[in-house]
Amino acid sequence: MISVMIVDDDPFVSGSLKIILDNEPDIEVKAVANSGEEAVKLAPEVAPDVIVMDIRMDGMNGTEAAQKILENGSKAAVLFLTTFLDDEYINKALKIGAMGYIIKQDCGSLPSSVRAVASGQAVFGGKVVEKLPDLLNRKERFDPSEFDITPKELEVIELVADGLSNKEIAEKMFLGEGTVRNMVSSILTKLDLRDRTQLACFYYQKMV
Amino acid sequence: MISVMIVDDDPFVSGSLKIILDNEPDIEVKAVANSGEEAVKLAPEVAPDVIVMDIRMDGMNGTEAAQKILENGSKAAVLFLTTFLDDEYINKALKIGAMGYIIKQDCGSLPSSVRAVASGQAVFGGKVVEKLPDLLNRKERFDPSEFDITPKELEVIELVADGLSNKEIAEKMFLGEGTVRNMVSSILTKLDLRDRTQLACFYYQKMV
DNA sequence: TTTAGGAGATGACAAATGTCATACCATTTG
DNA sequence: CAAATGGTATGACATTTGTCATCTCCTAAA
Repeated sequence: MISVMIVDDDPFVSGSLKIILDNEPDIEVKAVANSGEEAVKLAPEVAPDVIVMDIRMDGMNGTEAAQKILENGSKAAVLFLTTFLDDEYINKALKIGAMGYIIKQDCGSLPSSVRAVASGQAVFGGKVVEKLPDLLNRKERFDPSEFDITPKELEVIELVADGLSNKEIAEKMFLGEGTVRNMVSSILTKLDLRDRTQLACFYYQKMV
Repeated sequence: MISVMIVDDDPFVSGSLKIILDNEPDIEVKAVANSGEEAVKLAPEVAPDVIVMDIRMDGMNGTEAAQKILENGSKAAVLFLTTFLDDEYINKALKIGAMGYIIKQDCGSLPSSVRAVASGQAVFGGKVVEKLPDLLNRKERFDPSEFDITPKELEVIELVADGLSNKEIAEKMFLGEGTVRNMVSSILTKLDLRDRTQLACFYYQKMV
């Protein structure tokens, strides 16, 4: 039997969820909290296997509440329920170790999601997964040819982003230090940046 | 009724999986393929809801086969089964739009995972999810307290990594420019770095 | 062949940066 | 109360950095 706690600040939603889940023979809703704060309070005594929680709530939001609950030693698998696809929330949810993030709309799959989460698997709404690779692999957003960056300049950029000084870059590329300085200068102009530190930032934010 | 195709080049494994899944009342194993190539051939005629596929196979491996199958217009949800936790595979699986990636060991949860996947949710083994944040944003590998970095210094680090000059940081933090310079200097000493550019690199490589 | 243009280099210069010694002041601590 | 402490600030200094004008080669195009 899987014990569940539901957390949603909309009583209608939490009520509906309770009905849906209680209808399953192997799932039991042990508690319903109407706010993040209440959830934090209830979690230790209820000790549910799974917490189904709305991520957007007034007061303490879902991720904050979940973090608190997990910090307090709960072993519950947290399954976030959300109306929106918000990168920030997804990100945060993953970071604090949530076991699921699904869209309210397809709550028909809620029971099977709860079961999967309870058995240690992580569940994400299909739309959520589509976003993952974007977040994972945010390379190639920058096209060097767009800015007339030559291959040699690209090499310089990489070395700058490795923390090398002009002199070190010069040695590594068999050039004069002054030349490197000129190249850096020209790169900065092309990319509309001010100094090598900004160039390194640009590299990590746009190129890697 | 959920129709499933199993793909594994080890007949023992695919046989076991078939038994496990056929044992479920709402799941039916429609086909078993013993190689990636065979899976690609069978997929169109079988048209399963879910494909349970080993990711490491001789010849055409799991991701390649899945990619081919999906390119051919199959609407199957692909659920990868794997013995290992390989970053590269996880990455690739996500990229080609797999709906699941779970570890063979906990095949007890296979039926509920199949159901969740069939209903449009994505499923990942718990261990897999633990890796996601690492891949997503590899933060927290750095513990500021390890190096006596104060909160204020942390703020400076972030501003440096945003490409601000000392003067700009000073304005933003209501400090004197010289003070900021001293703080940067002390940060550099603590982290054993040479200049602000290296600090920005450090930030993006270890902290973000 | 002549020429235009690119890559590399120089030197000069101002600005920014990093280091250091020192000082001020409000706290905590003895 | 006095001393130690931590945060903030200065000034001086050496280096590094970014910009510019200019120069030399070398090559490819006219």
